[in-house]
Formats: sequence, C-alpha cells, structure tokens
Amino acid sequence: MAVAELLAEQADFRSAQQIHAELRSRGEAVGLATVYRNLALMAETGEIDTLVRADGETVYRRCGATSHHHHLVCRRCGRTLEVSGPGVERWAQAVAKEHGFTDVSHQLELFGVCPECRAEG
Amino acid sequence: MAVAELLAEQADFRSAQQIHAELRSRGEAVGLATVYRNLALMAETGEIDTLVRADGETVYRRCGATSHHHHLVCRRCGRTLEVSGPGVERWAQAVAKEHGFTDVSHQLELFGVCPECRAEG
DNA sequence: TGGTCGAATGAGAATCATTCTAATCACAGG
DNA sequence: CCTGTGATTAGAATGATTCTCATTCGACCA
Repeated sequence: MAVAELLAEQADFRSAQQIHAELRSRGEAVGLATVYRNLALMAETGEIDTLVRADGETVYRRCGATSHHHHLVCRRCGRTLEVSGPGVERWAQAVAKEHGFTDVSHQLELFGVCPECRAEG
Repeated sequence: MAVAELLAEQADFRSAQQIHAELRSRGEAVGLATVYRNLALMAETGEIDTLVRADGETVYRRCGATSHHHHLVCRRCGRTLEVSGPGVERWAQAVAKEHGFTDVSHQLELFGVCPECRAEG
C-alpha cells in the first residue's frame, strides 16, 4: 500500500493533501479518498499519530514510539521530535481525579523554533 | 457589540457557527463574517480563549483567568473548567531547552467525562 | 478458463467551516 | 441635505474532508 510506504519515508508531519500530491507527482494513480481512508485506518490502529494544527488542517506522522508520547514541533520547518513527560501524565490524572472526571485523555504539543531555523534568522 | 455580550453569558466553549445561530435566533441581524471578525479580534486581544477541536472546528470561550491556563473539558456536555499546571510549564521549558528550541509555546487540553454525565450513564 | 462475490479504489460531487467580496448602511462633518 | 469613512451584511468563493457510486481487482469455485 503506497500510502504506508510514503509515510514510512517521511520524518515530519504531513497533511493528507500533501501526501496525496506527493503520490500523484510520483505517478501513483491514487485517489484523495483513498489517502484519507488509509490515514484514518492507520490512525485508528495506532500506526500513525495525528495532530490538528492551529489552522484546522489535520497532519499525520509515523512515529517511532508506539506508546503514548508528545511532540516538539518546529514552527518554521516542521521538524518533529518525540518527547515524553511522565510528570505531565501524573498531573493530568491528578487534576482529573480532583474534579471527579473519568475517562481522561489529554492532548499536548509543544511548538517552537529549532536551532537550525533560528540560525537562519 | 452583540458578540461580546453573548460570549459573556456563555460558560462553555462555543463554535463560531453556534454563536451565529444563537444570535440569529434571538433576532439579531448579525452576519457570519462579523461574528468571525469579532472573535478573531477578541482572541487577539486575549479577551477570549480559542481551541481547535479534534474535528477541526474552532471553538471560543470567555475565560475568567487572563493568565496562561489550560482546560478540563467534558466530552459529553462540554462543561469546561480552567486548570493550571505550573509543573507542566516548567517541564515544557526544560524539554525545549534541552533540544535547543526557542520561542516555545504549548497547547494542552484535558478531556474526560464529568461527574454529572457519568451519573447519567 | 470463465464466472461470481465482496472488498477496495478513484473521480468527482457534496458538505462544512471559514474567508473573501461587493454592496449597503449609519453617521459625523461640512 | 450631500459626502466620505468605516463597520456590517448576504452570499459567493475557498479549502479540507467526507460521501457516493460505478468500476476494478483478487480469491474462490465449478
């Protein structure tokens, strides 16, 4: 399956539209619907991570770690690092418990400018 | 300005579309563009908080605290509590520094089921 | 080999939130 | 009463995502 192959090659978050465009430019006759279908599928099975950017576009990434983790994303170039925060997890649980909430999940992403991009000015 | 008034009355996150619909149902002849324009304006000045939901829709809320904080949102009824996590802030800074990232911001939201909704089954 | 069934696919239409556009309105100043 | 300025409106345009449906592809069977 072409979509999976492409994601395996990419290190950064990509939007469904970007993935579709890249596949087309390689000559693959793949439909936009198929890209979305497969991305949704892979997201469900946990093979890839999804992230909704501030502008509302959903981006996808194949992550090395399969367990729960967060991302440190460069605002300029999109480079992404996986980070984990055990303390954050504990804090989230504690806050939820304190207010009587159950089935708690959380979403946490860090955005900044990476050293390379900062060097470029 | 009608938009500000409405937001002042609402405790929970509302989408721009909802706000527009509510204003219209009250007889206000307000345009959708105006709602968006004012929401963007208020978000810029920090009067309201914005949040992009997992489905890509942007929601708005007038918060009591003007300083940086996070939200604990009920998945069912949308009830929202403001929470703060000093530890999280420190962690974010530390992680960013460790990887050489600058100008770091973060987005963190907690989702769960509130006691009332759980009681309802 | 030829036929059939079902799942997966692709092209394009439909949908939904958001943004843009052009026309309109209120009103202050002359 | 005119005119210019800026905000406002309805509706069209945009862009991402989802839906529809006819078609294709493979496996299986006679």
